[in-house]
Amino acid sequence: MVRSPRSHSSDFKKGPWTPEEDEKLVDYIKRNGHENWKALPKLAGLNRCGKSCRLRWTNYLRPDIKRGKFSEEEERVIVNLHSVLGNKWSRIANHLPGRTDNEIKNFWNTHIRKKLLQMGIDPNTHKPRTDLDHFLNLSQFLGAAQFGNTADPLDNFLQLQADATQLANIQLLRNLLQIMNTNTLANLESNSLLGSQNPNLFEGLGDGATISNTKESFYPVSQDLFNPLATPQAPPNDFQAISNLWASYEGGFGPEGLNINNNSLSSSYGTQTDQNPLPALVSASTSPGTSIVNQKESKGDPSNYSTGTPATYTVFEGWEKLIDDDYYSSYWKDILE
DNA sequence: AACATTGCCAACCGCGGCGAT
DNA sequence: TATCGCCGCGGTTGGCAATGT
Repeated sequence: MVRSPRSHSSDFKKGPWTPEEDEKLVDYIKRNGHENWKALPKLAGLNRCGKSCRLRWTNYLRPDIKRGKFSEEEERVIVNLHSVLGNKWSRIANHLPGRTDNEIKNFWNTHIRKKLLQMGIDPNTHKPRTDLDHFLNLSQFLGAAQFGNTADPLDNFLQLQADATQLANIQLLRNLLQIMNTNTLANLESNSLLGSQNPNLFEGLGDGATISNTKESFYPVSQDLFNPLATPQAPPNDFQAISNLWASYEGGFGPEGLNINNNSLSSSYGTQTDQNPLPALVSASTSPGTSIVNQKESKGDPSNYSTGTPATYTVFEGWEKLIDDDYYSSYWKDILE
């Protein structure tokens, strides 16, 4: 449909609203309502287009708007709803009385999105990020290592070692993320959170909503998500909640959790999976332990996840240890030496 | 103190849905 | 059925404030 531009051709005032304009708009709507936004500004004595008036009213002047910081509960609801609905801000706003879609959208883009990214969760898919490549400009990385940029050979050596360590850790992260991605989905499906056993899972929406990408969601979904008054099943702090969710998924890695021993960590990074483009930096022979087997082969067979080594810990503990400088620096030092 | 950078959010823009004609 | 025009939505931008250098 071809439509002539409206806002461009007009000489309506744009930009921030003045208190006087606000007052005129509020007064008019209080007295007459807002049945016709196009006609409203003229009747209200405003030199604004109807669209501008509508936005000002719905996003700022409406009496039922709740101002101020988002509560942790609201934040949690937003995260969960977004994992199901995506960027449907108006739909999300419907479940947060007093909040506008614009406000929620801004809050998402300025706060939640960043937090999720910092946690290694893709804010679009709500799954652990696997695009770690963007953290790492490999050509830059390897180029610097190959040619060196300092005069001191020892500096070059140390730099190379540091680079190799970082690459190794990224490699490990990638493997962990791949495992978590597949097993998280498998767990969701096996628990009928997404399966056909509960086809009315999203009844709470009540508006015939199309639920898209539910199988891409990283969080468990329940009807409570759509009832802001429901007793939260997760702690009020969303990060704590997400942490707990991660922990809750440990069961998905097998009845006893996914066990990874220290040696398997090095082995997994030394023996390449077919999806991993990074070169093996250290020979697998340096890691006598059993690797984290390819999940495609071992899915559904928990025995494949473990080598039975006494010193075992879950993938999440492994993650924590990876992040812990003291731990991984000494660990990788051993390997690289 | 001055300037630069970053964060935040209100407002705008353009598109699609949908009812009216 | 085709077209028009209003409305709502999601993405983007501009400007102010806060923070850093």
